[in-house]
Amino acid sequence: MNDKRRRLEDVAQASVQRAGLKSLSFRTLADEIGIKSSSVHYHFPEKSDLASALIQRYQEDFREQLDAISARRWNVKRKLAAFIAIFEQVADGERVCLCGMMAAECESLSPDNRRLLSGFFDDMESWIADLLCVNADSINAPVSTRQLAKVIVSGLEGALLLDRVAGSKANLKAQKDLILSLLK
Amino acid sequence: MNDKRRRLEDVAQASVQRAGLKSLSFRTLADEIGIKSSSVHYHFPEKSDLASALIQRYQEDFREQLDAISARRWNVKRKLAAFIAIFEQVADGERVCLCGMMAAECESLSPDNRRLLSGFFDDMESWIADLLCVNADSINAPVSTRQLAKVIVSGLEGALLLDRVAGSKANLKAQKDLILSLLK
DNA sequence: TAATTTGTCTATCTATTGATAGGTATGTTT
DNA sequence: AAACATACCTATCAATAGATAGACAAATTA
Repeated sequence: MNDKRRRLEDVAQASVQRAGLKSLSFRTLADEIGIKSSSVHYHFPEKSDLASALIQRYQEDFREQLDAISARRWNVKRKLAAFIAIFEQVADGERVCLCGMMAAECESLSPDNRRLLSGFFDDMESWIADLLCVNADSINAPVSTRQLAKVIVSGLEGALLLDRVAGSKANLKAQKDLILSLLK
Repeated sequence: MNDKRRRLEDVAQASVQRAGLKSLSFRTLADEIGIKSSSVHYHFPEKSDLASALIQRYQEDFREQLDAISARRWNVKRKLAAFIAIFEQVADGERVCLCGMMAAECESLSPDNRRLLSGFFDDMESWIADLLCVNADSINAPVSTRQLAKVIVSGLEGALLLDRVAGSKANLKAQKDLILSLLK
């Protein structure tokens, strides 16, 4: 069954979003879905293979959500709010972004996975930049759409991390308020 | 010698800022300064004691830099730029903020250390909020000084993490440009 | 001088980790 | 029917982790 593999990824993703990749052990992961650690190695020979799968899967999920927003006949500001809502959902689940977490663990990632990670942020940034440049003249800030996209992405990622420490959602809310205020 | 203890903290801090607390082992740490791991336990009985010491030390260092900026007879914008420059220095050393890194590892921290961490960000945020509210009417954004302070802190922390993945300083620069543009 | 504290050592324990070798049952393909 | 692939298993390895006990020398204090 390919179902087990997906369950493995589900549990692994939740674990990484909570405690990071370093804290995820093949045994704990196996226990949680009722198989043996060697069986996890069957699906993901090395830990880096599991990490790759998680990043790509997360990116595809994210991409689908972005496409869904793109398909809406909303104005830029509303689409941006919908984008931020993705992060709010993550915060509601008391998680952080999978890639935000892995960004912190960047040092111990394989070069391949570092590239995948970098690609995730680039993608997200490009989507926002494309969205913003539709009517770039309605932005209340003297920065390029690309720069603003970077500010939004890193701001939201940082807010998720800091809010979890404080046990609040104040950072995310502040980011949201400010970002939306930059659009007329 | 109390010098060894400080050398321990120096090396440990650098290690955490590079790879995180989880990746720091007592043995590796001991090796780097030429003692045995049991001697590290003499200074810091448990790993959480080392973590506490690192957070507090980092906060004190930070506080000193903030005080130095406060003492200057500069306008708000220039002081804010000086604040951001602290983060730029961290980025130049190819590090991330010690507390930003630990924020990602929040799940595996003791309640005490989570409180210390939370206090660090509160402090930083308060310093900015105090700075901004000196002339709050010169802020180009419809958000409170407290909120703006949150945006700045989480934005800079996130930028450090994401820039390290991309191997650039573009996120930090974007944050800087935007933040400074919010002040008249 | 005697007693104590400080800072290090050797040696070791237990737990956990990622990973591998090789076996087995089920199902699919040739 | 024979060969193979899939997906699990048992058993085990070597490495690494945090932590502790107890010995020792040097420095400090009584």
